[in-house]
Amino acid sequence: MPELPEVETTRKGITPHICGQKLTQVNIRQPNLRWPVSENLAYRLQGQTLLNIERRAKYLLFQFPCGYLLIHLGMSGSLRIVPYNSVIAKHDHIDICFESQQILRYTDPRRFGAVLWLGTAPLQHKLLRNLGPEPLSEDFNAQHLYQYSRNKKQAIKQFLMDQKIVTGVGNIYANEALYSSGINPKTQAGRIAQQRYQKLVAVVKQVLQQAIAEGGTTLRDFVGGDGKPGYFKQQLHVYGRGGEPCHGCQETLVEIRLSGRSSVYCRHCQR
DNA sequence: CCCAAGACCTGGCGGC
DNA sequence: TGCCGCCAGGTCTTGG
Repeated sequence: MPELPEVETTRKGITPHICGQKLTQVNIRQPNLRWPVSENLAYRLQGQTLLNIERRAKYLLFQFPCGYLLIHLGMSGSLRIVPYNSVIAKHDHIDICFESQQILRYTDPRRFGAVLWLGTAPLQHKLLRNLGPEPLSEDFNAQHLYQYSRNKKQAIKQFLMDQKIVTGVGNIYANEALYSSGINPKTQAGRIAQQRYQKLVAVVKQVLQQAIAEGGTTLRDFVGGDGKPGYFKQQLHVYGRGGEPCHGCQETLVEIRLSGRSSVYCRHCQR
């Protein structure tokens, strides 16, 4: 489900409700996520104060005095703040309860997400060690993309979605960024000039920032920590619009598959 | 090493 | 209405 803007929206939504609060209990109703959820979480975290919630790529890192808890939302995961007496629905797999009578509730129908204890050196963990730069940082720039793309035959769309190259960009925003920068998603990454990467970098940053400002993209059921949907869907130019007219030239948008992911683009505007 | 396909899951939708 | 196949915001693992 969530790409960087949705994860960031979630982080912003839940932070004011639970940061600084003492954790009282962890209830694991369904431990079978992407990897089994440790049964010891409650024992480890009971009485610990949640110090901060950070984001790296699409991962959320919950900082406690004794270490970090990692949460990834996979394709269909979400985190919400609910009151103690809240009814438990199907797929509400984990509750993290706080002294303030509030619960951080992890819901995930497809169970592709992850809840993992990382200890005190989170960035050394296998999942975080080899990630590329944050897209909204200065380390993500045209030179970086140009340099890493040389001799790559991979399509630019897959290159852009490779978290080792740059983090946070998933299928929606890759489609959108390539449209707005006028690049055909099938173009080999290694054949794109530095100047075009300049444009692509600027557009990626802009699209992600706008999406964050709108609270992310809600396609079916994404909600931020406060339960509200994201409104960026109204600004999508190509994602989910195969067969419909291009917003720029009115030509029919084409839908193809690249590495199993649906890719929509305009033959006229993207070359 | 590089890249594509497969795997992991559930649910919603369109077609018959 | 009911069943079937296909599709979905991610990413690790496998195999060519």
